[in-house]
Amino acid sequence: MCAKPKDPHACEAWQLLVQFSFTQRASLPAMAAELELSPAQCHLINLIEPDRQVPMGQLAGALSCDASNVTGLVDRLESRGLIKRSPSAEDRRVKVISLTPLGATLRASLIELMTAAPPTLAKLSPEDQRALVRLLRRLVE
Amino acid sequence: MCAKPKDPHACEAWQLLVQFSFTQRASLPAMAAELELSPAQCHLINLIEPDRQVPMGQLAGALSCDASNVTGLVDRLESRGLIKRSPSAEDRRVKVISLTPLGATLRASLIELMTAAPPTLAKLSPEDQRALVRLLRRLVE
DNA sequence: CGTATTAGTTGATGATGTCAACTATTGAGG
DNA sequence: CCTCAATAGTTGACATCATCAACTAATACG
Repeated sequence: MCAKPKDPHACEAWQLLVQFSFTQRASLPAMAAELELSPAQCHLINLIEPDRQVPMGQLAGALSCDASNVTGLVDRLESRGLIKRSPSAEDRRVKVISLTPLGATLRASLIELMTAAPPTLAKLSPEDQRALVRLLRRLVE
Repeated sequence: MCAKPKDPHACEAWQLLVQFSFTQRASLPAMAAELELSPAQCHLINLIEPDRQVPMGQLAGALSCDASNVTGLVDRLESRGLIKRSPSAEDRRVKVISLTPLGATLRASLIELMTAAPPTLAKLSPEDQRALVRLLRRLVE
């Protein structure tokens, strides 16, 4: 089932992670709906840290999607007053996106919603949780 | 940032998992495109094990989406000969979905693509990989 | 300069997703 | 048995997501 039979542990770990993200994928729409956002909008908002300016092209890169798609996403979020389009100082072709105060508060609630209430994690003992954190941290960084 | 300041480890682990699934979400479309599937179609195919019959309503539940959405997804996959709609024996209202032989091979390649090549996992030592597997297994089950 | 490249937008098109209305079937009570 | 509510799935209308091709404006380089 796995391409590299050499390290079955890496394989199985990866499968489990993928399986987890599928479950997550299924639960995201409902979570997003509470904030009147779509999953894609969640993802985009999540990428813009408060008081940061992100060029649209960079957003397209992070979302692995076409630039024209970002245009539409930004259009809708901007029309709701959550983000702001500004011309870049260095390069007049690029437009940088930043959160409005309203957007920043929404992003905070979003992150809280997404990361709160991990019921399944209660299954693990505190030591196991620490171990998991340590391992995941090295994967993500 | 987290709702339960009591167990910061669970919190952080959850955040890392969520972050992971966001990255995964971004990389899924490209992976799916190799098989000429959309992310949603991948998710659906993934849910149907070979030689199993799954009622459409159950699929809607697992995808956390409206039943009418499943109708469209199934329509497209069925028209490509990947899955099959059959009436249920017990309840003539329900239709059960199963993989065609073609769909089963596609599902196998999909799973191979999704679970293969975990480059980031090479960062972990074999013992750490084993530990990660042990922890994730208990979370997912 | 002139020409190629890059960032973003626009328009066309297909896929995803929701909702409301509909059909067919099941199941429970009278 | 008959009615009536609940359920499974489909349909149609509509907004969003996502891609592609064509376009504009600005930059970069030869």
